[in-house]
Amino acid sequence: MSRRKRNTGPTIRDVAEQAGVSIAAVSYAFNNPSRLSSETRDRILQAAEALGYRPSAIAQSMRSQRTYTLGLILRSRRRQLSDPFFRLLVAGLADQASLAGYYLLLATAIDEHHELETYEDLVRSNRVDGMIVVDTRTQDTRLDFLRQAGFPFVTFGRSGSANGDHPWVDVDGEVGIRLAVDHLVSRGHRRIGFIGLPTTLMCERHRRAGYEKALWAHNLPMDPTLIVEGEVTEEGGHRAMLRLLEATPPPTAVVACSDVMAIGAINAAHARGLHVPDDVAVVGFDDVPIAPHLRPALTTVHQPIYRVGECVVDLLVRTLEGEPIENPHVLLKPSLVIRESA
Amino acid sequence: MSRRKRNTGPTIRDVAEQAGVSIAAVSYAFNNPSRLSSETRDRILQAAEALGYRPSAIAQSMRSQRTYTLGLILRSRRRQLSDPFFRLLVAGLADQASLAGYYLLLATAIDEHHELETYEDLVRSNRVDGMIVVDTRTQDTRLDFLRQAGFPFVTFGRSGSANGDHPWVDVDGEVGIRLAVDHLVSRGHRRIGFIGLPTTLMCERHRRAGYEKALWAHNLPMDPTLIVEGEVTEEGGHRAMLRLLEATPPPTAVVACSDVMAIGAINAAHARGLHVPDDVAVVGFDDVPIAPHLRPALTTVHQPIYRVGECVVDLLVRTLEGEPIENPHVLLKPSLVIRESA
DNA sequence: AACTGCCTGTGAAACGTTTAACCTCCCTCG
DNA sequence: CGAGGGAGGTTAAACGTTTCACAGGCAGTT
Repeated sequence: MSRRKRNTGPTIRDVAEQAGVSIAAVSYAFNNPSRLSSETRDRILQAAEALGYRPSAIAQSMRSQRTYTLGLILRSRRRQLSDPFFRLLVAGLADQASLAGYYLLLATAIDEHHELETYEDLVRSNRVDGMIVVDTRTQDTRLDFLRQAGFPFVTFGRSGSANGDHPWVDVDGEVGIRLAVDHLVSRGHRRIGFIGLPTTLMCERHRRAGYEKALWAHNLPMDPTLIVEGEVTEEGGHRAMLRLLEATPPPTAVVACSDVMAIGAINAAHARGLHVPDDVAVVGFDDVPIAPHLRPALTTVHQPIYRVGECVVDLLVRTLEGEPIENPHVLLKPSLVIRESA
Repeated sequence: MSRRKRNTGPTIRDVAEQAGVSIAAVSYAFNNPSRLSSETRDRILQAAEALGYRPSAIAQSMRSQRTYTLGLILRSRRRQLSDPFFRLLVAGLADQASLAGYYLLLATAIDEHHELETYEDLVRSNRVDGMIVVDTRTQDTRLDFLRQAGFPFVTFGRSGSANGDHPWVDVDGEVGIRLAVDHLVSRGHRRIGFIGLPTTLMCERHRRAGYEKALWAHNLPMDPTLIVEGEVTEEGGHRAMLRLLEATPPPTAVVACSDVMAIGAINAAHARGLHVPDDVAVVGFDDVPIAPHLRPALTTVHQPIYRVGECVVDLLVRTLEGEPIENPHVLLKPSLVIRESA
């Protein structure tokens, strides 16, 4: 437990000494070069180079009260979104952050009971300049906290409560499901099942609305036995599909709100001796990287997830830099990718 | 571009004032409670609570020269490891870090040409206490840099160069492939193909060795036309399989060094009208979460990837805390999960 | 009564930057 | 020739902690 100090590298003082100038001069050499004569500046930069000096980000943060770091909190273990999704989202976030000169700080909430505590820690300890919140919920205490603390944040997903609107990025789930249902109807399907996400998630609300409106638009009856929800896992999709197949008559097509659930649904159909798509068609949602390589290749609603990551960071960074934001609400359009499963 | 300061919360000074004590007393109240009388301590803690005070991590880092942050650098966009893998690794890393009171700082190298630069930035700017390096390579300049800079780091994967050994965690790829080949041989296969990873990766070296030793142990001939390598993608596996099937006679079984490649290989076999596993058996490597739900369900070598994350962080944190490390080299055992594809 | 030591509190330095304010030349211009 | 001003440098304060050194009071011990 000795918690020894890091053997720190050269400081601004070392460079100053080496170059025979004051530390202020060194600082200017980096941040305001024109302030110095070219000879002094070169001498300083040369000394810095020789010593391998780089300003301490900590000290800079201390002075400027800015960390150039964005916070992202995950729920431990439990999948936040479907797995392959996550990689792409993080890639989008991190790439855009890098581009803007920011870093990403990752934390996990030990258990979901302590989730809010983790947010408080990160925010109050001044470790990050802004927060990224993914996977918004209908009653979202995280958002309430951040709002009340006056802390900058951007969400992936719209917020449930209307009060105090914040910047967000979302993919239009209503349109996405609508595309799926339209396609199925155009192929002659009249009984279309719906495998939804947990109702605590905001995106479920929009997708469900998309489903209902689509049925209505096509003059199809709404049958409650054709609507089930489940966990966002293969098993969840599997169970949901089994329940749907018990309906009388069973659906000839099913829309699942996530690709992993769609995979489970397809497996469940197979287990019942049904062929996909001939006996029952299945459409997924997400377009995870593996989707084209499944058998049958998954017909699914594509989410531009990398782009979402980029937009979220872009919005957050602009907020932090005090730039005016023309449009704080970005609603990206999904698209239907037709493959074999429907 | 106004880069305004954050409106910071209450500082230690505010609390001191509120409680009518010196700032030193406030600090003691948190870090060395027995140093104070219980009345004063309670008064201070109460004041702190009332103000919503939390010590600034930045200021603490400034003083202690410790950030309690671990760095992780990804290659932009390009998959670092196969996708579903990544989520589990990050979960292991982040969870264990959380448990030890550390955070994870994520950065991406804009392009791989600037990869080393990103390492230098992170390390020299004092932003992190230690680095996590995944996916070690045979000639690894990242490791050379960290070693030479005297910066603490732990790798996932062994190092190529013998000089200066560092703590690492790895999964025994040699044993893993050995398990796969043993299983195939026990099912009567005599011509077994090998789909390898890019040779720049250290893990490829071990897996290849496992393949060769296994053949030798079973008195099977080594046929160079049965060994191909490819990119770690479905397409890479697809192409590799097509090449293998051109061998005369073609292999009756194939070991792929990653699950996504195995999926590609299976699809390629299907495209050639071959049935898996009857015409050609396929074994993967990784045991990604989706593996059991594929058709055919993937027989594969399981890597305890979450555990790897935990171990890496554990090792790194102990190094940073100056604890003696009994065994700095952790070699985890993989296991074969037999499903349908072989 | 004086010394010792503990208990509880305060003062101040230090961590490494940035930047406002200031100081000194030296040049220019009325 | 003196005032004004820019160019090029330095000094010092400030950011928010932690912790060492010190001080006063009080109790117990010679």
